[in-house]
Amino acid sequence: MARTIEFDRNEVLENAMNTFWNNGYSMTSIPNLVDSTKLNPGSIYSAFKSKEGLFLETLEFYGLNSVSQLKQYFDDSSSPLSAIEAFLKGIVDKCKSTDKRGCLIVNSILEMASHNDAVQAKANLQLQAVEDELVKGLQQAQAMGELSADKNPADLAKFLMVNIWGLRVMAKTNPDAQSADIVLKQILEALHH
Amino acid sequence: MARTIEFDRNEVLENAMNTFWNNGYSMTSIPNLVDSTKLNPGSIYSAFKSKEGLFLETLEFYGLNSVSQLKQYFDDSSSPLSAIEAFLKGIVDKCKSTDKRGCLIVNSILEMASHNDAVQAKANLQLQAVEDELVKGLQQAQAMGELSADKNPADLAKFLMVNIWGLRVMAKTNPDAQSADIVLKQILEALHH
DNA sequence: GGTTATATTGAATGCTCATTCAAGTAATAT
DNA sequence: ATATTACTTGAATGAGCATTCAATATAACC
Repeated sequence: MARTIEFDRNEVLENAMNTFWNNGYSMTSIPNLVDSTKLNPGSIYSAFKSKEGLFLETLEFYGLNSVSQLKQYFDDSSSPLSAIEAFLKGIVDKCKSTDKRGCLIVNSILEMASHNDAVQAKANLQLQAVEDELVKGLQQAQAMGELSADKNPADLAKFLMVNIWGLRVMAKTNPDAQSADIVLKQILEALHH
Repeated sequence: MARTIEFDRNEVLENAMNTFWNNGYSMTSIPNLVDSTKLNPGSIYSAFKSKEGLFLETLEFYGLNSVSQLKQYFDDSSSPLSAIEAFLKGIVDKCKSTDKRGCLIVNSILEMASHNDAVQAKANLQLQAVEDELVKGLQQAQAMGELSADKNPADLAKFLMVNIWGLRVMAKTNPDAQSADIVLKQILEALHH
């Protein structure tokens, strides 16, 4: 009855995500996206409605990926607390690498959230999903006696989120190779104390 | 011999700073700056060379202000550690307020640093100046016995910087009124433990 | 008060952008 | 095969941008 869509939506989202992640929203042009997605302007607009529409779907794609990576840490680790530690170590390793892109969600919040309610809402949702996973993990750790009983998992998760955001900023500042490790050590102390 | 400049450079910088701070660099247009500085395009270009030139001077203006505010905390407080605590509390209070602008330097690093070496360099310099002040304060606190002798002031300052950056991100996420306090409590515990 | 050097003005320039749309194309259902 | 429906194409559109510049104004010095 009708012609079928030729492109793979996830592949397009991944390419668009990398472009937005490298350049930020404002500094990504439609011609940039045409290059990276191999879609013509018309196709982008018919599939995603607008540059903002594509961006919002990109943010969701990124957020779902992030949460499933975190869940993977819980599945792959011997205990909830060691999963969280491995997750933090992964972020620190990115800090030390040549990848200076930080976190797409954090970058987007700082760039756009105060001017774009849809971005604000979507980004907050994705951050909350990560925080919720951390709370669950910390609760399990506490139930297992891995985490001190006098800690409040919800409060500690908030503290970890702030430190993760801070590390994402640090990744953008060209830190010494050791700076991120020095900070990680202190975050872990707060976790274990 | 020649006509004199009519505008006050600091006043212009403060107005430009607020505009950039509210909107970000990319989303601030020359017409916006013409509005806020009351300078015509030609005057902006003759005084600051370009939009980027004005922005860089604005960043420096902001950074100098930040450092002198921090120094003021040291002057006004009864001890170095209580000065640092008051400084952190000031950031947390901004988190809870309606001012969702965060920190101009952090915002600018996330928006531009990977594409603009001059901004990267200037921003890193300003952050380093704050970190240096924190190190000095923590060293004094340690000398006075206010800070545990087994702490490393340089390491602790890095940790505080990461937490400050994280709080700046938090300010942009529409946090609960209490979230920032919950985090502050844990930062202070790390400081005192 | 005339001269000179510099500041100010704001319209003009040329560019790039997000978005649209008319024309072309292909897959399915009959 | 053909009709139908929907996807793809990429040039065109119009708006807004950063920057320039020729004209104008003015302060300081002689």
